[in-house]
Amino acid sequence: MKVKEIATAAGVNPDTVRFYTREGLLRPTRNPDNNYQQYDAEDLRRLRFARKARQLGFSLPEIRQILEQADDHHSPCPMVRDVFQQRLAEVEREISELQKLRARMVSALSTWQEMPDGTPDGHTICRLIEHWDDPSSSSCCCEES
Amino acid sequence: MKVKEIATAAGVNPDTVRFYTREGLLRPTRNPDNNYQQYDAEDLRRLRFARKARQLGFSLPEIRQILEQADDHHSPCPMVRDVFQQRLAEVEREISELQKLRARMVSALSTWQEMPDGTPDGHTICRLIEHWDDPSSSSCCCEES
DNA sequence: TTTGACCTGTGAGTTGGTCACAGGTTTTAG
DNA sequence: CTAAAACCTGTGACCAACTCACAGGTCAAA
Repeated sequence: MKVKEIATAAGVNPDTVRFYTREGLLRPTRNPDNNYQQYDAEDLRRLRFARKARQLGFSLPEIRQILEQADDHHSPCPMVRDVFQQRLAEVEREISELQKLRARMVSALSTWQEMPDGTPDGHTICRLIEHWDDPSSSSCCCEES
Repeated sequence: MKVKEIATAAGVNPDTVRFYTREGLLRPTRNPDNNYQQYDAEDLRRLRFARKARQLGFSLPEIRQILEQADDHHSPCPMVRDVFQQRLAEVEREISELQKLRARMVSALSTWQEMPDGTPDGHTICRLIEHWDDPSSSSCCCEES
């Protein structure tokens, strides 16, 4: 298979295929006649695998590591389970961060309903934002190690 | 104020101050003696404003635009309200995306509890991921314009 | 006077691709 | 058979919002 063929088969941009190849996730051979990359069914499997893993939040280095373990005939599954747990925790953290942000935004919006638009007077840029209370900056501190 | 002073006053990295200055958000004067940047109270206001706006999800170009409007003595508030609404919608979309991802991850985890770790056999890299059902790739289609 | 802390500008690194460019190859149509 | 379209190649820039490193200049205190 040539670049565009494998890309189409996996539903990705040909440039993504080239990129993954540069990154060592795919290992095509070369056609000596024209120097084109030649991908096989195994590469397609790796590419599809990589895409699924990306959707699950794995990073490219992690995916490369998984593929390398599989190449060495070691089961990558224990590592996958491990990284996956971390990713899940991370996703949950992101969700709660975003929910906090959302709550702050909603409350800001309701506050703003009562505030008039002001013309900048040299002391104030936009009261809407300047008078917004940031809970994290006031009493957050102490990155002590 | 010199770079480190204003940075400390606003609780940011001095490099962020330099970066914002390069980006045109801050407009310090120069000390002709030593070519140092000189920031004043107005810059500090702008910097604090920019940080608050960043936490609310505004991009640097948006913030620059707001500041420019204020410099021109136009109230940036209508624009702020507008961009803010969009950002809120975006945050809500991100939240629901992440929640969907989380649901998929949790269900994958419970499925995996019953699956053994397999050794790669040339057909399978990691069943955990390969047998993960991706709801978005199966029947998604049709970016018709 | 000599440290050490600060300043300057520039450039690279982060993540995961995407796009542009210039030149070579292959396929398709006329 | 030929010409154009579609593909291939590698290299390098670009996105966001910083952060860090480097080399050389300035300034304060000991």
